[in-house]
Order: sequence, then C-alpha cells, then structure tokens
Amino acid sequence: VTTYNTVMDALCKDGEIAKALDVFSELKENKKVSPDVFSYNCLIHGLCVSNRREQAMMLLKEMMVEEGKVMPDVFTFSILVDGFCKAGLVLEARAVIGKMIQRQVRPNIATYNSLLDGYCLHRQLEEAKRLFGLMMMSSSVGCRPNVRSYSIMINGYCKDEKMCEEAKLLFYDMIEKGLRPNSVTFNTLINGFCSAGRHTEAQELVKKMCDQGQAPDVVTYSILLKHLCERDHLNEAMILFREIESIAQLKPDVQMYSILIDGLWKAGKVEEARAMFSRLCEDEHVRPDIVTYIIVISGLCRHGLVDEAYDLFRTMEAASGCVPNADCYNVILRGFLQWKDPLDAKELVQEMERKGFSAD
RNA sequence: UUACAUGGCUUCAUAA
Repeated sequence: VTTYNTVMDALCKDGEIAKALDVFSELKENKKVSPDVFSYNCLIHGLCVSNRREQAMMLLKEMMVEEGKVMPDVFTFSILVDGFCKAGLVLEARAVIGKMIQRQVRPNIATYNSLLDGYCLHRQLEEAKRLFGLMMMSSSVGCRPNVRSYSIMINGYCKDEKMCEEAKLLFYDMIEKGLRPNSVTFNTLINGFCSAGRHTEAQELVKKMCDQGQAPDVVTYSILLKHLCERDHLNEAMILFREIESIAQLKPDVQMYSILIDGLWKAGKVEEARAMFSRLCEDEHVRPDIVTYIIVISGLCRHGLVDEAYDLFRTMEAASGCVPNADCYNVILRGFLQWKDPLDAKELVQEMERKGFSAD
C-alpha cells in the first residue's frame, strides 16, 4: 500500500489527479492490498487543491458509510477543513469540524490553523481573533497556538496596513511565550511593514532575523525587491539582486525573477526587462511559468509591442510547456484591442470561446 | 507514505 500511496501522492502534487484516481481504482480492485487512510487522505487533498471539493466529500462519505472499512482520521477532516477555508467557504469548513467532533475525532492544531487562516483570508479578522483567543486559553479547545498559528495571525493583521502594530505585538507575545519566530514569521512581518511604508522598521527586522541566526531567504529578498520596485528604486533593486546571488549565495527562483521583470517593465526599462527574461530562460534552475508570461506579454503590450507579445504567446507552450490560460488570453486580447485591427481581436475572442474561456 | 502559515501578473468587485 505504501508504494501505491507514495505514487498517488506524487501524482496529486503534480496535478495529475486523474492518474491518481486511476491508481486508486486499481488499488481497490487489487486482491492483495486495499486502500488505507493514507490513500484516501492524499486523494482528498489532491481533489481539494484542484477545486473538486464535491468529489472529495464523496470520498469522505464513502469512508463514513462503509462500516469497518477505512475510518477517516484527523488528517482526513483537517484536509477538508483546509480545502473549504482556502476556497473561502468557512461555513462548510465549520460543518466538517462539526462532523468530526460527532465522530469523536478531536480537531488538532492544524485543523484550527486552517480555520484561522480561512478567517484571515476572508477578511474576518474578528472571528480569527476570537478563535485565537480560545486557543490561548488552555481549557477551551485543547491546543495552544504554535509558531504557525502566530504567523497566520500576523499575516492576517498585516493585510491591513493600520494593523501592523498589532502584528508586532503578537510577534513579541510569541517570543514571550517561548516560541521562536521562524523565517516565515519574519517574512510575513517584514512584508507587512514594507506594505505600510515603514521601511526602516522592515530593515530592522531583517537585521534581527540575521542576529537570530535566521538567514534571510529567497522570500525575504523577494519581498524587499518587490517593494523597491514599487517605490521606483529599480537601481537599488538591481544592485540587491546582484548581491543576492554573489553575497547571499541564493538561487533566484521564478517568483523573484518575475518580480524584477515586472518592475522593469513597469518602469519602462524595456531592454533590461527583456534581458532579465532571457536570463530567466537560460537559468537551468528555473522555468518561466504562466505568471511570468503574463507579466512579459502585458509588458510588451503596454509598450505597443503587440506583435512580439503575440509571438511569445504562441510560442510559450512549446518553449516552456506553459499552456495559456484565460488570464493570458485576456492580456493579449487587451493588447489587440488597444493596438490592432478589431477583426484580429474578434478572431481571438472566437478562439477563446472555443476553449471555454470568457473575455473580461 | 498523508493535512495547516510568508513573496510574483492581468481584469473585475469591494472598501475608502
């Protein structure tokens, strides 16, 4: 079973749900081995990630109906709770928690963390605070907040520029409680301060991070780069980028490249933007993804270079295995509408319709 | 062998 599960998990994480489901039916028909709770959990996870929560719920039903077979565990329910929360369906998530309690399965810290995050993402900070408060009282839900819970709350507060003071309080509170902020916690807070325009404090946090033996990572630098670009400090951004490679010895990832490319396009530095995109394409550690293409295509369009944009649009799949999605079509369509013959745009719309995409 | 937190784009909506 373990072998089957490992395969299914890998398939799910690769987005190959259909194949994972095939392996699952094969496993069901197999006379020697049968699916266990791990098999169900990883499939349910895969289905949730690909927005197929209905099907995930069907699998849960299957587990609950068939007596004496495979019983859902904390993981099963928590995965579903997380799936619903990420989709903004907090009520459904709560219903799942209700179900698990009925089945005598105790929600654990991960279950609550998902719910906390769900509230935060859904702009229900008040609810998140309430739950977090409950978690802090040892008698109530039976699990105290951990580093992740704090990071989630800090992120929630940071969504609102006016609340980063509160975020900072939480940061000190966790240290007081003996929890060590990790790089995610730092990055979250640094991003919050940068977004609020409090760059000095952000820099102090970076320093504090180093002092505590947490070296800034790719995400930390991406955050700094992004805010430098947004403030039109492209030269500084480029200098920092070079230092990231030479001094910090970090390998830029797609997101970091994309941040820079976007910043360069938006600053009108056409040649530098092109050059950075070529660098990305030549870097064997990274591959441009759909977001990168959207950035470059919209950058080209913004500067009237629609033909070049269209060329890239048509070649991206062959070059990087990146299939244009609806957003990508819309970006090139906007370029056409602005710069080209309406008939060409019309043709594009028809192509979109054939693919089931709608123009916005 | 399975679940939970941080960084990238476009449009739109909301908020102001």
